[in-house]
Amino acid sequence: MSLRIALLGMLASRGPSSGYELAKRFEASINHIWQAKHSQIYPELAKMAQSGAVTVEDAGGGRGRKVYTVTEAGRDEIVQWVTGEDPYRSARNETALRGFLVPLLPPDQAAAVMRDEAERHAEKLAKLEQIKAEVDARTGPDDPVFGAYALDLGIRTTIVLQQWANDTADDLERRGRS
Amino acid sequence: MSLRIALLGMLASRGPSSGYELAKRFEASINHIWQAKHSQIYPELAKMAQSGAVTVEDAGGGRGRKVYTVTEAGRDEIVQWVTGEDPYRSARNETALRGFLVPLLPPDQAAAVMRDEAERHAEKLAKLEQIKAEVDARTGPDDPVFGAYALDLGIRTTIVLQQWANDTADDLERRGRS
DNA sequence: GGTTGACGTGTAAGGATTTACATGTAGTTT
DNA sequence: AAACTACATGTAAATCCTTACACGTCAACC
Repeated sequence: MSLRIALLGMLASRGPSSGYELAKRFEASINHIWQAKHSQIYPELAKMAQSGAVTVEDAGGGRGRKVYTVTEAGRDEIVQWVTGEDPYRSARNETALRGFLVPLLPPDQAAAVMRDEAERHAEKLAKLEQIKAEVDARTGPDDPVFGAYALDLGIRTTIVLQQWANDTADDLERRGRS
Repeated sequence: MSLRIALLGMLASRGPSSGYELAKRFEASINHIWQAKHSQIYPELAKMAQSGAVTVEDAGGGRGRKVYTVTEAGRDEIVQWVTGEDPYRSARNETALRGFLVPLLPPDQAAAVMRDEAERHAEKLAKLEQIKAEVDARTGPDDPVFGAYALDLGIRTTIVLQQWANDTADDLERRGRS
């Protein structure tokens, strides 16, 4: 259900879009939160049009572009989902899994992997902060910036992952020496 | 592939276990990183036994308990996966998705959702710190504690999530007032 | 005039994941 | 003695997700 909600949220926040645009946006905007390929997005949009959560409109010259708009029913679905007290919170993080397993390697090798991991997080952090800078630059401090909270969370978690990776590497090195 | 690796990692770090124990352990130990139900774990274990990554042994009195042990080949798989620089890092986070969508609600309602979220994380944090206290109590400072790294990461990320939820609620309330 | 790359939509097959169904033992509480 | 909870394993169906296949337009560059 999450993909459906994520798509509705995109449409609600950034206005009518094509499936192609939504796919791009997933890549650029909430890639650290959720991923979806166009092969999953197109059928989902069709299903949502069927159920009345969105409306479709044929647009764009010769290239059969379709523009989707969220309906009131669709907005309701978002609210239902966000406020719904589903105790289950799915979370899957391959980076963290790697970090979890890394102590199984010989200490020096493990530490190296963690340093590498930390570096990767540093790069990601730089990228996220650049996006934040760009967003901040073109909006006022009181503008309601959709996605800003999620971006903030992305930055915070990336910082934690980076620090943790380095601290773990430190610990592994300490243990490796003794 | 990630589930397979996660299971191998569990077996490698905590020794031979039954599918049931692994399922419990997923719940208790890396729930913030990865989830798996027993219905996915049992077939995966069977598949791994087939391919030689683990060995099976029937154990436990009347209750058909099966104990799985990771083989050298299985350990190799872990090392391959951890050190292999697969550029793709899958990540899915429903909490963050909520954060992404929450600005679509009326500010007061949105803030309430975030407070609720924060409380949930506070509860989880208490649970994790209790586990840590128990682990610390029965191990020396230089004992090789594999789970400690993962637990540490869990605590750190939970703290961040809690703070973020509260800060987001603050911001939403601030905006709501103006 | 041809090639390349971005735009644009879709389906098929296979694997991953969740929910529900199904079964049975062992220990503890009422 | 009956009920309840934890232990313990599995399968079936449905859904989600990824990879690969497939088709066609438009604009820019060479």
